Amino acid sequence: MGRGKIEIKRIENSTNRQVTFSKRRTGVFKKTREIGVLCDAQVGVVIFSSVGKLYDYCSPKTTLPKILEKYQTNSGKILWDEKHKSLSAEIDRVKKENDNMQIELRHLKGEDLNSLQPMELIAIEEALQNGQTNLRDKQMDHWRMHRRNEKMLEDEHKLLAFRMQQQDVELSGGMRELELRYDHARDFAPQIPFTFLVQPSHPNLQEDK
Amino acid sequence: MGRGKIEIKRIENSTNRQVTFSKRRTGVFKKTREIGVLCDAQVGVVIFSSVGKLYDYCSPKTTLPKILEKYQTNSGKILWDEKHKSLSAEIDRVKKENDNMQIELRHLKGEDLNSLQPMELIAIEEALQNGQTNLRDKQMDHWRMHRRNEKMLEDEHKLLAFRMQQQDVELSGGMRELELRYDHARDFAPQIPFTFLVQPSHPNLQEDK
DNA sequence: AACTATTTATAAAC
DNA sequence: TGTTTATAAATAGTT
Repeated sequence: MGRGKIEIKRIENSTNRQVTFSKRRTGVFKKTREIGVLCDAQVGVVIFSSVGKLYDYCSPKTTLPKILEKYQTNSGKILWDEKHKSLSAEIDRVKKENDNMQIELRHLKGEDLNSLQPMELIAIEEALQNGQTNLRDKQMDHWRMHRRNEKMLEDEHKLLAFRMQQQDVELSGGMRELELRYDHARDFAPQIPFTFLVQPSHPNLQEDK
Repeated sequence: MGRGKIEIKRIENSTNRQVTFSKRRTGVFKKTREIGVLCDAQVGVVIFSSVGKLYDYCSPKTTLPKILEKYQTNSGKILWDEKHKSLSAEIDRVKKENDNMQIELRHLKGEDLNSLQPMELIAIEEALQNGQTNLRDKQMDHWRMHRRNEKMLEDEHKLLAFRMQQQDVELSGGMRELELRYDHARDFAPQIPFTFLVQPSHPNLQEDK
């Protein structure tokens, strides 16, 4: 279709090839658009020129990714790239790890033990025993710390009580003096500013943070 | 191009549409093949008919996956974005599950307990206790079964011993008789076929299988 | 699926 | 690249 018939083989003249590519590319896209419209089909075309330039066409109302997704499910061919494979492998790996831990957890909780041999049961028993030992140590630590805090609070309480008593004594002494003054010079009663600053002296001994 | 000109819009007559699809599909693939050969281009085409049937074409010397890989890097469009996202999400989900189990396992083994509150320690203690109870039950089952097997083997052993003794007695009785016969009629010693079939009478009582 | 009148695509030339 | 034009190719309607 043209001034002369041509053989379908690579056009050696580079300029000619480029021109033909341009014209035929337009033609191909026109045809694909037409078959899409006329026949209600979904079409996706990807063309790379001989110099590696990309041209693509896709039916309206859809996208190349959608078409290719559909292609994949429909053809069963695996289009996905290496990244997909590695992601899938990763999932499998982690899931397997998951399963193993699941089983171990169940065993430690005393579930699904029926299929195990006595030796395996003993191993689990040892693990439990070990866990309990470690746990008890930790609880002991907690308890000791708790006791220490209690002791410190108690000491502090005693100290505070002692100080209060002392101040009481001083205050009542002062009051007595005041009464005397009052008796002797009723009009010269002085202002005595007295402030108690009661604060925990070790505020970070509380358990929580 | 045909007996009459047609408007490029959806062909309503279903049969007609199907026929046109078939003809034009051939045409499109022919055109793509030609541009590929003439212009040394790489072409990939995917067509879905209105009833969802898949047709595809790809230049020789390559594959659709390769073309699409190239398309992806060249266009910057991520064809598999959705798939990637869902796979990545799946990985995250499973890994999180993994981490949680990892932590639970460590706790049950008495590790990484420092950050825990006393209440949490108590929960773990209970879990361990529970596991141990279940485990001990199971071990008790094993032990009981073992005892029972032992008992049975013992009984069997006794029975066998008893039978052996009995046979011994019979045998020696026979021998004595034989000796007597031999004394009285030395030339008529009879052949006494005697076979001991010693087999476990309960072969499936062994513990392993 | 084959035929064919006609439209359409395009090779060559500019 | 774009236009022109002669001609090959594609195909709509028909059988």
